[in-house]
Amino acid sequence: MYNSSVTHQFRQYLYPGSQERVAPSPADVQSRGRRLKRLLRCVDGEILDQGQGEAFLVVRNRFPLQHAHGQQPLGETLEARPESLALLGRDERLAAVDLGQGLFFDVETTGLAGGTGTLAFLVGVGRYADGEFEVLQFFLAGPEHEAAFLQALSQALNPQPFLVSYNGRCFDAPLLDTRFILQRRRLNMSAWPHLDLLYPARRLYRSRTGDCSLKSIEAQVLGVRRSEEDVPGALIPGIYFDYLRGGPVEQLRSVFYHNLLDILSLATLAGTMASTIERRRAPDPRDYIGAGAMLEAAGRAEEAREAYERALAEGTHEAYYTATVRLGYLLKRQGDYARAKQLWRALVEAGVDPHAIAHVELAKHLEHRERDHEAAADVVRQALRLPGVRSALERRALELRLARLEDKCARAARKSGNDDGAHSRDAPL
DNA sequence: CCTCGTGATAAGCCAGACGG
DNA sequence: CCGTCTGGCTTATCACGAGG
Repeated sequence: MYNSSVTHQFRQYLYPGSQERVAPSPADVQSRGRRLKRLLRCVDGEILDQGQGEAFLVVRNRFPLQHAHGQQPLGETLEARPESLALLGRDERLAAVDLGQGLFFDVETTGLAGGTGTLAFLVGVGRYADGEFEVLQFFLAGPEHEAAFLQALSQALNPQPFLVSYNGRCFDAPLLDTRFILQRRRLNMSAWPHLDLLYPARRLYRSRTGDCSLKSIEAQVLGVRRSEEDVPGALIPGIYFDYLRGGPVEQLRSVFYHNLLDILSLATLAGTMASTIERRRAPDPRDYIGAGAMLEAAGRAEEAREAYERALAEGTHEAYYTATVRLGYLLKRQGDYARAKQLWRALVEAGVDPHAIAHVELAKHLEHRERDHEAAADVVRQALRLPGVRSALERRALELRLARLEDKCARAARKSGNDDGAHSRDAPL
């Protein structure tokens, strides 16, 4: 029976077969050295360091700024403005840095459990330096070498405490923090300025990508296609345990590749997001809707309007509705009632209003701004005739609104009837 | 002057998503 | 299994205008 628990995996490593040994034998270590040599040969990039007693590995890969990852060259990321980073990361500290100083990082581990039982065995860190993009990968040769491994890693992290990651705020940073604590060291990555791209990815892309795993975003937003060399994240812990138990090192090549591509994706994704926020470019016009929402939330109403208008100008039909609704609400809040009315009217006339939002807003406008209760009631009646799939709740709200409006109309009619005394509503026909 | 319904905005709570 | 954030949903609060 295959048991995937971390404890079980470590036990297999520490006590292979029998219960005798609590640490790898010298023979194991020797063969570990040989296997590390083999690993060196099958991994891409130049070897910078192997540590004392083959404790770890540092591999470097460099990419020119023209290098295209998906649709976008790596260098384009450098155009991102600091204000955009602050908005994406919801952290004002990021307004003082730019992506050229960012440290793009991703950690491969022995599992998902956040506690002390999970080991970080491969850490990739990318940065822009000297007119290129450089990725260093730190590989832990065995659990007993963690102290040396972390020591080497901390040197690479040292000068640039501005992080870019994917879900790293919850996973990678706290995990490394615990690993350092367990080695009687302090890193406190969790406190560093940190642009975690997961959250803005959800706001910008979720409506069209479904889920927001880095894998999906890569494919649907960046247009990256991973070669068959790549390995699904869920298999990574097992591959490392296999290696620790003396299995073939070649499988680790796919893990290095996976980690490297994650880093490249972080870099291009950060740039792509910034360009959408800045309304320079978007892989899909629908992305401007999310950008508008983020700008709106940040109090940048004018820029939000631009973003929505951009979506409307370039968008397809399905994009049209949400963009119009959001823009309509924004215009109303800004006091541009005339323009808002136009938008509601356009949706009503197009018959595109699955939740009757435009109908209700138009009715509110007619009732409260223009005091035209008859016209308002007409719009609500029209909404009730909409064939769309409306919930009973929405239907009930519409009926209540209509009843109230009809009541108002009736009162007004009675009043005017009393005033001029000519004709009475109550008169039999 | 008071009351009531409505609309706009703020505040609190919880499920779900994501990383290997 | 863990840790953090978000959106959707509910509830509270306030201002306003109409009507009694």
